[in-house]
Amino acid sequence: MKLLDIGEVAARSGLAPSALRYYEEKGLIHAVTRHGLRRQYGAEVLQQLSIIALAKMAGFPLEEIARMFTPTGRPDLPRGDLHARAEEMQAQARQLAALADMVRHVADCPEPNHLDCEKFRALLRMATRAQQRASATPKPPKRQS
Amino acid sequence: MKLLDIGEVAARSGLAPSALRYYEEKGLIHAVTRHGLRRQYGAEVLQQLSIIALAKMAGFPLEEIARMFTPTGRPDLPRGDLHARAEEMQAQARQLAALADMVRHVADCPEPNHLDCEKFRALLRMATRAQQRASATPKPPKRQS
DNA sequence: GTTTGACCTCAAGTCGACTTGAGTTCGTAG
DNA sequence: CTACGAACTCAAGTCGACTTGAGGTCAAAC
Repeated sequence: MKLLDIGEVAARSGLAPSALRYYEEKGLIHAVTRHGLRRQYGAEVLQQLSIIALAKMAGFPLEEIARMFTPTGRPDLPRGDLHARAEEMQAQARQLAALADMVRHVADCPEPNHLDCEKFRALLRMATRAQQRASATPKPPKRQS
Repeated sequence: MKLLDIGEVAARSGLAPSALRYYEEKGLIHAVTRHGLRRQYGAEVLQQLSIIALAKMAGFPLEEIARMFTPTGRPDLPRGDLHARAEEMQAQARQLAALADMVRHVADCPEPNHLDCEKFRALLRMATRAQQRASATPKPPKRQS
């Protein structure tokens, strides 16, 4: 089995060596051995890093990603959590798109002073309500492992 | 003109008093006067805070939001920046929705071991490429003021 | 045999948006 | 008149995901 040293893994994965050491410290990846002081990684680490990249894109924190692998490094994805996260992402995507439309309207509004635009004022009321709701829920709804 | 003290503003806006002081420190809002040591805010601060909330939702950093007001506190929104931000938000929303679909697929995949699923492997290749592109562009594309 | 360059460890720093804590000052209700 | 409670200032802490820097190790190329 071919072993990769950290620079090689960094180059292939697009991550910095310091990031790889950090992931190791957090238990996301493991070197199979050392050559002197140097970490030697097995080829499977690249696949693990892809999964990690994907999970990061999906917004999972590293701590949670660490639990997506068995102690032997095999991926073991929490389907329930993924499903929940997918729903959240979709909701967030919708919100973001809606907000983008509003911002676009504000940008394109011909009124020299935005406060003279009724839609803008309605938007502000919405923003205030959103803020109040956010502060009323200091705890983000959490996924269970 | 009725003056509001910080607790009143906090209650109406849904922000903590400490956040309001922080905003003041960063130049986003200003108390019109002091009553002893206590800040006294004019009613217009509530509207300013709505605008700030909106801009935060749209992803603008506070530093940039600070420049969205004239020295007198009147909103003066950078239409060009808003337009650019709206495009970015829309793009991000699309990406997020696409990613949500992929995550949902992974969650629903019947294959006991995800690595046996061809779609999943394709997804991993995509994740790697995305990671590499991200590292190739350490500087985020920036808006000019 | 020595230099080089990649790697190592460990502690500390960074960023943004606040929060927290300690110690202090006031206006107002009783 | 005094006690209460709401505000005040300023420094330091928090969170997550890394990066940076100082000082040390070591295998391989010359």
